Amino acid sequence: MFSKACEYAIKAAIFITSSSEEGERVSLIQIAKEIDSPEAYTAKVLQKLTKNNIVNSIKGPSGGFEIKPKSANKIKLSQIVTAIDGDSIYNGCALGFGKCNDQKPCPVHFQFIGIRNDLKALLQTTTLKTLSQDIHNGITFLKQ
Amino acid sequence: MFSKACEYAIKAAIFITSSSEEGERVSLIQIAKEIDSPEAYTAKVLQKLTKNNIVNSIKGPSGGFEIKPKSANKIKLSQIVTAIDGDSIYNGCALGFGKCNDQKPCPVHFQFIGIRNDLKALLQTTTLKTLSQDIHNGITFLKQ
DNA sequence: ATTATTTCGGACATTTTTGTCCTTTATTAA
DNA sequence: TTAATAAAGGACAAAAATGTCCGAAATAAT
Repeated sequence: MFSKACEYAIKAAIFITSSSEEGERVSLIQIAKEIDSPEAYTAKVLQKLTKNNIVNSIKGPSGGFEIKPKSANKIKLSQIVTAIDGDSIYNGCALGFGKCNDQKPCPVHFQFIGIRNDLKALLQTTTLKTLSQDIHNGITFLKQ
Repeated sequence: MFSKACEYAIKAAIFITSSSEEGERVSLIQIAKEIDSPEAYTAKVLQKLTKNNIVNSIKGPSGGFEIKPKSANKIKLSQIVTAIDGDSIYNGCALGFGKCNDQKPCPVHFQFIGIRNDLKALLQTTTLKTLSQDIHNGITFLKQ
């Protein structure tokens, strides 16, 4: 479904949001530990999120990553997914057609319309804040 | 969503089904041409489908691939997907947890339950016959 | 100013996926 | 029996994804 890079991005963004809500910046090392991911690779992913203005990065001592609570309320899962994997999961064709539509549909086009729309809606409505609250309330977890 | 190999597998299986319905075996060359895929790579994919008893292969002159109409009515998309990609698309966790369940859920577990179930149902109910009929009726297409 | 800290970013390594080539094996037909 | 045909399968090649290493740049504290 998602690439490894995207999985790390989602988890990292949720963790950063959680910490930022408590006024704490977090370092790469903390993030990688918390989401159980390879450090250097996670750094690359975070750089992409930074360039896409999803997370804020601060260099130097007492630096780290943060996502302002105000911002976390607006950031949707779709923004993270698009930044890392592109939009092909919910906009692309299930069988790889460059252009797949009602006029020239792939063999599973009509079957997948519903699922693709549901997935799109899910990603475009779920915010980082929501996901971060679930973590905070002990309803969900960042690692096994 | 699906790997390239799986995309080829699905398209190839549909084309073989269509041809078999008209009593015609098809060769690797015909398949690759019809679904617009690399020949040698498609051969590997077809070998997997053969080993999984999804398609029937016959060597030698007037050989080729076939799927008996009786069989096409029973073969579900899920069987093809599982044979090539495994079942992680509809059974696995969206964020890669080895075990992700209501007791120890990943951050997006509850959001994805519906989509995963819908996808599972779709794959487990859609048959090759159905997809082949849509091609035959000019409703869908195997290539752009 | 110097030092310590932390992200940035380039280069490289490994693994997986995708794709190719060529020989072997089975089968049919002449 | 021989030749032609078509899939099977091993070996290799290329590309993409994943992962690692290390020096550069920025920043804060001393």
